[in-house]
Formats: sequence, structure tokens, C-alpha cells
Amino acid sequence: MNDTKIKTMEEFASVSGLSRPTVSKYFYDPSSVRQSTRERIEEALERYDYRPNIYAMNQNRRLTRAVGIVVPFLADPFFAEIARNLERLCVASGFRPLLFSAHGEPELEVEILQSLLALKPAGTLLAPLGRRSHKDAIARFCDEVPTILFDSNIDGMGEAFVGSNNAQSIFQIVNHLCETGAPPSLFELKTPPNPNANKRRAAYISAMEALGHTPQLVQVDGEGWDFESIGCHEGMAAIERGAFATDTVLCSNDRLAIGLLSAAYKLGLRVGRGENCAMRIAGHDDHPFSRFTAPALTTVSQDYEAIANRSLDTLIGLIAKGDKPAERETILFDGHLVVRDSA
Amino acid sequence: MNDTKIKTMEEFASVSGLSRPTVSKYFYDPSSVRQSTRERIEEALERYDYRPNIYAMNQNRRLTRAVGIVVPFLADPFFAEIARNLERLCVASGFRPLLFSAHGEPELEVEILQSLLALKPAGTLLAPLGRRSHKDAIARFCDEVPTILFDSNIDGMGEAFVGSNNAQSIFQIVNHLCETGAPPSLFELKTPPNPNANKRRAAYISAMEALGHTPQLVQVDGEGWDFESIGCHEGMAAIERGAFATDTVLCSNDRLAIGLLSAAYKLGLRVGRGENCAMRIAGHDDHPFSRFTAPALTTVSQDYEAIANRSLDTLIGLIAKGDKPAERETILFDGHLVVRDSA
DNA sequence: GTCTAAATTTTACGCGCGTAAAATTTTAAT
DNA sequence: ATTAAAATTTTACGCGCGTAAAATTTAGAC
Repeated sequence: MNDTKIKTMEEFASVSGLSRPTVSKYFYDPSSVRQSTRERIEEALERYDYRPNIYAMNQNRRLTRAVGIVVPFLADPFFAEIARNLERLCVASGFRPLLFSAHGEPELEVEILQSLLALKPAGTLLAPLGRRSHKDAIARFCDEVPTILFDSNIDGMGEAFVGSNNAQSIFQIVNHLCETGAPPSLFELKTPPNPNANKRRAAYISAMEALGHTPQLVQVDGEGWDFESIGCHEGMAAIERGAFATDTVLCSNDRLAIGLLSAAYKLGLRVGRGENCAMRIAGHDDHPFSRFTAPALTTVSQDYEAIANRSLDTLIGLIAKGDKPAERETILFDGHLVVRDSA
Repeated sequence: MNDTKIKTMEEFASVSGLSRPTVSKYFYDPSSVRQSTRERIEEALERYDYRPNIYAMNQNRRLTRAVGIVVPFLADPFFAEIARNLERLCVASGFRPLLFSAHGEPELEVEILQSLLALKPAGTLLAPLGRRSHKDAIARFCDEVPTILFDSNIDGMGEAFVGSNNAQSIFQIVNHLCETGAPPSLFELKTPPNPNANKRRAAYISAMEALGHTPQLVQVDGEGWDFESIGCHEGMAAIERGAFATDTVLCSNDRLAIGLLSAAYKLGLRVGRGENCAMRIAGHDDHPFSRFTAPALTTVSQDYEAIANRSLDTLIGLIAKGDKPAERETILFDGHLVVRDSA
């Protein structure tokens, strides 16, 4: 490899013996230039390892190949994992993913969308914060950029929503718990940040009623995304004051369940299905760490891969068509029961 | 707020009754324009909520205020947490953080550095993958952009390294374990991706020798970043074949420990310091989830905050001075023992 | 070999903004 | 009021690249 540094497309075109626009065409679509030209460019590429400046590219392109990915809280392994999947799929489809996390802060979410606008992404996959999101800012963004919402729905925003079928998944786990022991209480936050929690509560109530049981909600205080901590502290308090009607608790998500598991351990309560167990604890999501808790957490998996795949596919379809679809689609994937040792 | 959309600085300058360069000056430093001018701009800002295109800004600025943050694996809550801290600090210091994860893939790491180059960041905070990093690509990047390495050191690269004092922290935990029970074996990967593991092994060996014990290494196979899974499977096998010389195991990091904890539970071995416990397990890092394992994990904390603070401070100092420092600094922070229930 | 149509490349200008140097305005002192 | 110095604004050009329209080359038919 030659050591003279090529910094601009102009320079690169010059050492390739071509004009810059020809080289530009090549980078947008290598098959759009003559075969002999292509070979010359690729030969030069070997020698100089030049790469175009993507931000300058996006500046003036009709259709960029950048895709924004915005998640509410990246320190949550669930979102880290789904983001990783989305990034991988984007690259595989020839797009360039740009990942952002709102870190649980609505203002940062707005900030991110603003700066994303400057990048002129071909489209965006957005998992909004939820209840605390600045709806108008999101609406304005969706106006400018083809956007698919995932994980957390906000009515009417974006071209489509892809998420989990909470009604189905909650019924699965409630049914499992009822069949194998006492009917569960639902352990959740009083004011959950994420709208899925509300869907899950509703689903829990109707599942319990359908199965002939009385729903028991145990709602605790807590703000933010520190679910394990809330689950542990508030869960311990709830256990101690006898807030759970039976020995079985369904947590609104796995992170709360991990916290509750920790509380139960500290209280000397053995968790599991066995004879000598004092409690059964189940979660929802099949969080990456749930299989490594002690005992391993019984939960309902969200179909990460399907959600990631479908979100991106829908977005790519949208980008290809070029115009907004007639109506907003809502795509929900069923979860499936993951029976481990905790319930 | 007026509803006519202002998209460019030209338009915004026009509605403010000023020239674009004046507005440009304002956005770089609001105090650099006359007070009356500033008021006019800020008034117009209220009415139109225009925001400059950051990527176009970075295109031609001498000194941008963008700071790259590159971590090896964002789905690891340790890095997610440190990245979150760094982002927060950047914003507080008036910089704009740009976060990237290599997702454990050396090629992606190179890719990220390449595209970061296009952004012309004022500086970069880089936690490299380690052993599998493409050293030459990183060296080339550090040539162009003021870079601070953190977490994982690669000799001679970047202007400075900020990390943990593994020798000190490992001695702390080894000493604690020896004082309170049997001397520990070290549970680790045969070929760890991260150079810290090597430092920790060396530190373990000399700590054990200093305390008059014979080091016992239990090295297992496993590639990638799926530490809990490796810890669980390989840990179970190791326990079953009696690989651990005593009842006490020090894991090279908390994620391995979480896996080993899970293996012990599955084998029906009670973990902890009590009389009726079969094993003691300790980790290293004070991973965000370690306080919620059952039992809660005894570990040595890395000083996240100090590392984040110092990394950014050093970088900002570097940026302010404008030139490369005479010599590469290595800054190590002591860890401190976090005694919980597992050991 | 000539000519036309198709494919490809080049010319010329634009994207949204930064910045040096020139032009203007303001300030302060007389 | 006058004037020089200081502060501010404007002019003019550049950053790295995209893209329509014009110019050129190539392919195919005769």
C-alpha cells in the first residue's frame, strides 16, 4: 500500500486517472460505471485505501443510506441487544446504522432527533422513551424522516409500529403460573415509564379474569430506569408487609424480577417450583441475563429477532417506495414461554 | 412560534435581519457578537427554533466540539454505564459526544475509526477491543485525532491511558479471600480478549505468592464476549471435574462470576461465607448487576467515575493545548473492595 | 469504415456551513 | 464635532461531496 495519504475524493480520482464525479458514482453503486473503470478504481483502492467522507456524502444526496437507531436506554441489556441486532441487519442490507441512546432523558431524546435530522437519514428506527417523551418533537421528526416505532408505541406516530403482543405473552405466563400453582400477583411500577407496562397490566387483569381468578396488583413507587434496584428495595418491602396474595409473583419485566429475586434471597426465601420453595417469581422479556440468575428466571421471551427483522424490513420497504403508506401498520409478535427454575 | 420552517442558516440570518456569518459566529460563541445582535438572534430563535446542521459545521471548522467515544462492547452493562457517564460529562463540558460500539468485532472497530475520522472530532476516548484490535489502524487513527485510551491499554497508542490499577485491586480481593477463608483459584479464559485479564493473572500470581500460597489457575476455553455463558458452562465442568483446589474462586471479571454463580446454583452448591456454604465466589469490576445476584457478589469495584472524569479531563486538556504532549501518560485508579455475600 | 443510439464521463453548480480579509460601524478620546 | 482605534459585520471563498445537463466515448447496425 502506498503511503501518500489520500484525503479527498478529488485526490483519489486524480491518482486513479478519472474525474471525481465518476468516482462518486462508483461509491454510490460500483456497478454503475464501466467495468474497466471499476477495475481501475478498485485497483487504486488497494493501493491507497481512501474512503469517502460519509457526512459530506449525506449532505447533498437525494437518498442517503444512513439509518438512525434511537433507543431509550442503552445501559439496559435488552436495548443493547436489540440495537446490536438492528445494527447488524442494517449493515447486511447495505445501510449505515447510527445508534443513539436517550439515557432515559426526554430532553436528550429531542436533542438526538434534532441532530439526526441534520444527518438526513433515509429512515429511522425509534424506540421512544414512552410516557415522558416529548410527543410534539417526535411528531415533527416523523414528519421529516420515514420512521418506524418499535418496542414502545405512541399512538399515530411514525409509519408503523413493531412490537410484542403483550396480551398474548402475558396470557401465556399467567396461564402457566395458574396451571402449575397459585395465581400470580402482578408486581409493577405505579407510574411506569414505558407504555408496554400498561398493556401488560390490562393483559394480566383480563387473563386472570378469564381464568377465574381475582387480579392482584402490587404497584410500587419508583422513577427512572433503575429497575433492579427498585425491584429489590420495593420488592423486599412488599414481601415484608405481605403485599403478595399468594406465593407467586409475576413481574412486569425481567429487570424488576431480577431485583425481586435478589430481595427474596436476602430474606432467606427459596424461590422456585420445588416443595421446599417459599416463592415463585416470573418475569417478562427474556432479558439477556435472565438465564443466569439463581434460580434461572421463568419468563416470556420477546421475539427480539423478529422485531428487529420486521422493523428494518418495513423501514426499507418504506424507503424503497418513497412515499408515506396509506395507513399506519401495527405489527405485533407473539412471545413464547420460557420455563426455567424460578416459577 | 412561527410555523414557516427555517432549514438553513442563510434563511435564519435573513429573518433575523443579519448576515449568515454573523449568525455563524453567534452559534460558535454567543458572546462573540454585539449584545444587541445577540438579542436579535435569540429573539428570532424563539420564534423559529432553527438549529444549525452539526455535520456541516464540523466539515470546515478548525476545532469542532465533537468527541468520539468508542467502546468494545456496548451490550456489556459495564461499558454501557461508563459510556453513559462519559456522554454526560462531555455534554456538561460543552462537547458533543458520539458513541460507537465495536460489538466485539475488530473489523467494526476499524470501520468506526474510519467514519469517526470523517467527523473530525476534537478528540476521541477509545476503549479498544484489546488483543484482537487491528493495531495499525488504531495507530493511524491516533496519528490524526487526539486520543485517550481507557479501560484497555495498548502499548504506546494514544496520548494517554486511563484505567484501573489491577495489581492493587487484585491484591485487595486476594488478600480478603485469604484472610477470611481458603486461598482462591483464579477462574479465567485461556485467551481473554481484554489485556486487563493478563494484568489480573499476573497480579493474582504475585499476590498469592506474597501471601505464601500457591497460585492455582483454572483457564477455560471460550471466545467472544459471552462471559456469563462461558462462566456457566465451563464453570460447571470445572466444578464437576474438581478443577478448583479450594472452595474459593476468584473470577477474572464479574460477568464470569455471574456465570459461575449460576453454575453453582444449578449444581445445588450453596455459595457464600456461611457454615453451610459449599463455595465462595468473587469477581472483579463491580458490574452494575453484581449487587443483585443471589447471593450478592463480592468483588472489587473499578472507579468508573474517576476513570470517566480523568479520561475526559485529560482529553480536554489535550484539545486545549493543541499539541501532542511530550510523553504518554498512564493513569491508574485504585479499586476498592466490595464485600457482599458471595465471598 | 460510417453513422446513430446508448452508455459513460465531465462540466458546472449546489449542499449547509466556517473563516480570513475587507468593509463598516461603534466607541472613546480629543 | 472630529478622528483614530477597536469592535463588529460583510464579502468572498473553501470544505468534501452529489447530481443534472452537456460532452464524450462506446457499441451496434449497415
